[in-house]
This record gives sequence, C-alpha cells and structure tokens, in this order.
Amino acid sequence: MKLEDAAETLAQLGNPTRLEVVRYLVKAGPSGVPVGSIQRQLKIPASTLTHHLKHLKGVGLLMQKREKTNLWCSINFDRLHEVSDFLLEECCSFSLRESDKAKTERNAA
Amino acid sequence: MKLEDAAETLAQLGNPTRLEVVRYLVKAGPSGVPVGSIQRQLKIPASTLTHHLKHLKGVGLLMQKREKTNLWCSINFDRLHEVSDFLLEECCSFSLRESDKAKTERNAA
DNA sequence: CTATTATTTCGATTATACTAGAAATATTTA
DNA sequence: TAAATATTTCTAGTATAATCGAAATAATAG
Repeated sequence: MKLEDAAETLAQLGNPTRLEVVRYLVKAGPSGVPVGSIQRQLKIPASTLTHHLKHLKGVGLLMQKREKTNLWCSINFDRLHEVSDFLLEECCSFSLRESDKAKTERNAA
Repeated sequence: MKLEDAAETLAQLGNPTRLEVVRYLVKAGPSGVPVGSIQRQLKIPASTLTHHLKHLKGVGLLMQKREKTNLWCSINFDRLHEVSDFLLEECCSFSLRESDKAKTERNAA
C-alpha cells in the first residue's frame, strides 16, 4: 500500500462520525446494513451520512449494493486490514541503524 | 480505546507528511532520531515539522527526550498497536445478527 | 560572553472539511 | 398514476488544518 493511499484512508477513518459508521459496519458483518438503518441507529442526518459514505467509498472502505429501495452497505474488510497492516509494517525490524543516524547528523553540516 | 481517541489518532496519522514521519520513526526503532535528522532526511521545513510533531505528541504517538542540543524523537509503539487494534476489533465476530437488522427496519416505520 | 547549532513561536495565506436543512430524485407498491 | 419510502444533490455557514518564512528562543561549545 502506498503511503499517500494509506494517509488518505487513515484520514477518512479519522472522523468520529465516519469511524462510528465503520465500527457499526464491522459489527454488521459481510452482509451489511441499509443506509437508512445506519442513519436511524446512529442518529446521523441523512445528508450528512451520504456525505460520509461517499468518503468511505472513495477510499475503498465501503461497498454498496442495491436491493429494492434499500442500499446495503458493507465494509471492505480486506482494505481495513491493509491499512491496519501499513501502520505496523516493519515495526519490529528497524532498518535505520545507529551508525546511519550518526552519519545523517555528520552529513548535515 | 475510546472511539473519539481512536478517531483523533487516526486523523493525525491521516496526513501524508505526518505519516511519513511516523514511518521514518518506526524504521528508526526505539532509540529514535533527532528532530533535525527528520527535517533534513525528509526535507520538511523546520517550522512545518515542529507543527506536525506537536500533533503526533498530542495523541501520544510521539515521545521526546532531550540530549544536549538535540531533541530525540521516537514512536510510541504501544499506541500505534492500540489504534491498529481498534481498526480490527470485532472484525471476525459479527454481533449484529440478520434478525436484528430486520427489526431495525421494522421499528423505524 | 559570543558564536553556533537546534528547535520553536508567530503570523499570515490558502485550502479543505464538517455539518445539515430543504429540495430533488429514484424506486417500489397500491 | 399516485403515494410512500429511500437516498442524494444543492447550498451555504462555520470551523479547522496545512504550509512555511522570518524572527525568537534554547542549549551547548569555545
């Protein structure tokens, strides 16, 4: 995952309203829930919710599927994993050695 | 981890410049690197960098320790784990059953 | 104390995001 | 076609964030 994409995805997750939606969708599981259910359960005004869903869809976190009048929303678990993985990538294998850090300092002068 | 805190932390990670800094700090490992090294390596203007470091510190992702004229920065791995865990929490145990989703719909009327 | 290096504060510009009401559109059912 | 339900678009106010140069402040070394 490219840094820019990860940043953009994290930024979208970084809004409390959207994160609440994401959490709700995660709980809902793969089959998802209709937009209207999210709206009423989380008490989010319809237009605000649409706005946020568009953001989540934009970064590939949200999948939608129409069935009759309802638009069912579900989370893209793979993408959620990708971004979570990005955060921890190389966490336990530090590639910048002490000597390099010192060199950095010296070169700067 | 509370949703609001997770959202705030994710928002801070959701800026490309800050995420780059975080990635650099992760690579640097527990001993960290001085502010000036980050600045020169990532080519971020000093004032901009200070601004972003303040944000990262604000959500507990950054730890700082002065040594002589250098201010050494290191990532708080625990906190990074916390937020990464939040994203995947309950991912594989869906608590909203189909019947509940249907009920939600019915009650809404 | 002076010079040097490191980092922060200030200030200003510019851009982007959040929010939500009202109206519009779409989809189904009668 | 009309009525009902579901969702989106439009619009606009308000707030917050990103950026960075210049000047100010630390901290150390000579």
